[in-house]
Amino acid sequence: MAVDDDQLDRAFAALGDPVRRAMIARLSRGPATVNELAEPFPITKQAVSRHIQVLEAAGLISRSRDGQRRPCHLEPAVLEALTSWIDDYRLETERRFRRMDAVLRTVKEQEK
Amino acid sequence: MAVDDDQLDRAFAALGDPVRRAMIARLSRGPATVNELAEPFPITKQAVSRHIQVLEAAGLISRSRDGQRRPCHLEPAVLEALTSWIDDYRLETERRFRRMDAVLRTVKEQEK
DNA sequence: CTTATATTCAACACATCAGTTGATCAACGG
DNA sequence: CCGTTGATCAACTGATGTGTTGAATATAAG
Repeated sequence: MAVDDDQLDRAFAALGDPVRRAMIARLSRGPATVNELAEPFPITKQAVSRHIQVLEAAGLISRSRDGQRRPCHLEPAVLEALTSWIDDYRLETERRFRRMDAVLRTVKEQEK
Repeated sequence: MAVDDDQLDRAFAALGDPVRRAMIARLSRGPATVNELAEPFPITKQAVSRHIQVLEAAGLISRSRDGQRRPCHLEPAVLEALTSWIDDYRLETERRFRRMDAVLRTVKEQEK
């Protein structure tokens, strides 16, 4: 899964909105149409439609065709790319913290 | 690590910018001041200062005091909250896919 | 054919964001 | 004390984002 910088931009930014995160949560339980996704929110269908376009442009979802419906499906691949981006730096930081702690303990030992 | 919806908003949105992601990458290797963080970017120190404020408001970094410097430190806790949010839905989706595959295989068996 | 339903497009308002320049503040060093 | 450095604040600009309403498109159903 090659994910370039622009795609990370779009995917992280897409998740920076509570409506879109709620849509992701809903879609993790199965596909849903625009109307179904719109139901929980006090905004127009048009606004929901654009949120969906944002998620699709970010590669977080895909869409199929079922008559006049356009069901949305969650695509886990980009989500996986996000966690692996985050974990690269989180784990590096935690390793560094552990090294620092080790050094501090060594210094304390020597002070005794 | 209790992370509310607003904090997820701020943290995901903060990572939706390549400058801020590069800062996170830099900080994973150790603390840095505003000037050090600004060095790789063709933007003013003021702009960098505001990116840092965004990261701090998101809880992704913290700052200390060293004379006139204000070193930034990466805080892995919120990063960890982001990966666990993502993985909740990513893993649920992948489990669902596997269940669907199993059903499809069963149907094919019965067709024989 | 006609009407209803699902979705999208277009144009607009309003808010937020990322950048700039210029001024300000606080700590350091001679 | 005074100039320098690190960092921030304030005000402004242009771009982007999120929402609206109204019109358009396409499929479904009577």
